[in-house]
Amino acid sequence: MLIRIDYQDSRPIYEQIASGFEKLILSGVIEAGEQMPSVRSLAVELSTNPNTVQKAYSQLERDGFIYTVKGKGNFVQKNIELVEKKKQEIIVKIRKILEEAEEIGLSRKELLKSLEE
Amino acid sequence: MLIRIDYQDSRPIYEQIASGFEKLILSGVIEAGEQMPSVRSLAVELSTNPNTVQKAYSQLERDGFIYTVKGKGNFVQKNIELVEKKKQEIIVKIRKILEEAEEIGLSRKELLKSLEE
Amino acid sequence: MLIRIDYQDSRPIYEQIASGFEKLILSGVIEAGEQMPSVRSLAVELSTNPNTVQKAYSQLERDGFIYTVKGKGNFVQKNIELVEKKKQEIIVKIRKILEEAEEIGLSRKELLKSLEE
Amino acid sequence: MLIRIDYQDSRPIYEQIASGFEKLILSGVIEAGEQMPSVRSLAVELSTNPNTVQKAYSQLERDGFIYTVKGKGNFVQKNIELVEKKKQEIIVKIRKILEEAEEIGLSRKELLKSLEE
DNA sequence: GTGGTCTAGACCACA
DNA sequence: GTGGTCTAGACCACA
Repeated sequence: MLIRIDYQDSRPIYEQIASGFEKLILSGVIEAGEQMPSVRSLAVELSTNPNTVQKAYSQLERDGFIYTVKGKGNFVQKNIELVEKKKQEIIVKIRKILEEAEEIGLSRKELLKSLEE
Repeated sequence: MLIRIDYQDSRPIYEQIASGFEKLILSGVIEAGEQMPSVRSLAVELSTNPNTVQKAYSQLERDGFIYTVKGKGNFVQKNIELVEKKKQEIIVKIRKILEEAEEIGLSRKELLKSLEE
Repeated sequence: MLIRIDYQDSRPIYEQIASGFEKLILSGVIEAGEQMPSVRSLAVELSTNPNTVQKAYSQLERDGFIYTVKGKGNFVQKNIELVEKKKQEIIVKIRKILEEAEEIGLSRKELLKSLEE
Repeated sequence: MLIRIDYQDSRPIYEQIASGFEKLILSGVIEAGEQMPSVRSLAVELSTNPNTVQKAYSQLERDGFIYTVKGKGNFVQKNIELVEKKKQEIIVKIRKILEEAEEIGLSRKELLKSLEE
């Protein structure tokens, strides 16, 4: 069972499933070309609603992590650029936080220093 | 008009109001002891419902930014520790992102380097 | 200035005034027969609304701490039983808390022990 | 019907609901992991408004008694530390009362003795 | 079905 | 006037 749902987590279940697979794909645990578990089997495995799994898969497809072959299933995208793209996303995300910190008078330099420790 | 609601923003209105004031207080635009706009006047100004403003103010009070004097209004808390507390929150937030980045093979060092540029 | 209003205090202002005088009377700082400050002068002194002071005085009268002489003012009641009465009130108050504690499985004995330390 | 609203009670309805469940959870009547009644069903049962129940549940969540799973419902938190935390709160509450009693000349020792009877 | 947010409007305590 | 609570009812995201 590669994915685990944390009911204490405030994020919706579909979000947890999607980000769980995102990590597995980006870290290489699931390899390009590999078939994803079927929507129904995963729903059973996670004791959740098929609609929820479907929503997670749609999001993964939209974000370029998987692709659908009608009648066959979902497959992991071979996309070496995914990690690079994610890296840029992370940088943007942190930059935004740092900018907000500067607006309230916290120096970016100082924050970055605290992060290195 | 110090606060502006962005209807494109996915965050709820009360959240936008609360975080807007949080910034204004932390940056010193609104000073300690100053009176907040009344629930009703702000609701009119933002074309929103008094209950929504009320919810924002309750959250600000719970988080130590303002306090209520019954029958008089809401006032900005004098709390020099608020900025330090916020700083810690920001550091924790970024640390969490960096940890997740490491799980997918992105080196923390490299990310921090990119942020300095 | 015997009474001080704490605006950070969540209790309403009239309540703070009343309980402030209650303490002063019970501890003997203000003696039986002494005249209370006039409603208006106290309102000025505390920078508050005369209605608020009036409400505090009404409550003090209702609870037997002061009495009103029309055209003359308010006077502290000579009532040696006030302290005894207050003591009973305090005991009842703590008993109620202890009972509620027992309902959730906290032994009264144990709590009282913690209090002695 | 585990919860009952007392309209004579000066506490707001949402507060009565929240503290009612607090007791039920702390005493173990409602067990960890159990699902709370839905916001709507409880509102009907208590003949009150869903918003009022919602407010009570938000407070219970903020205080660590329950957690929300989006689209599923609210569940009782498994937190063995809740009773210990409540115990500390009770002790602080009584200590404060005892201190106030001392200010008006009532000996703490004597009060504690009266409570043992 | 389940919770979360919001509106429109009322009523109350307090200053 | 100021905040706090509540009702009735709507709409949305999520499962």
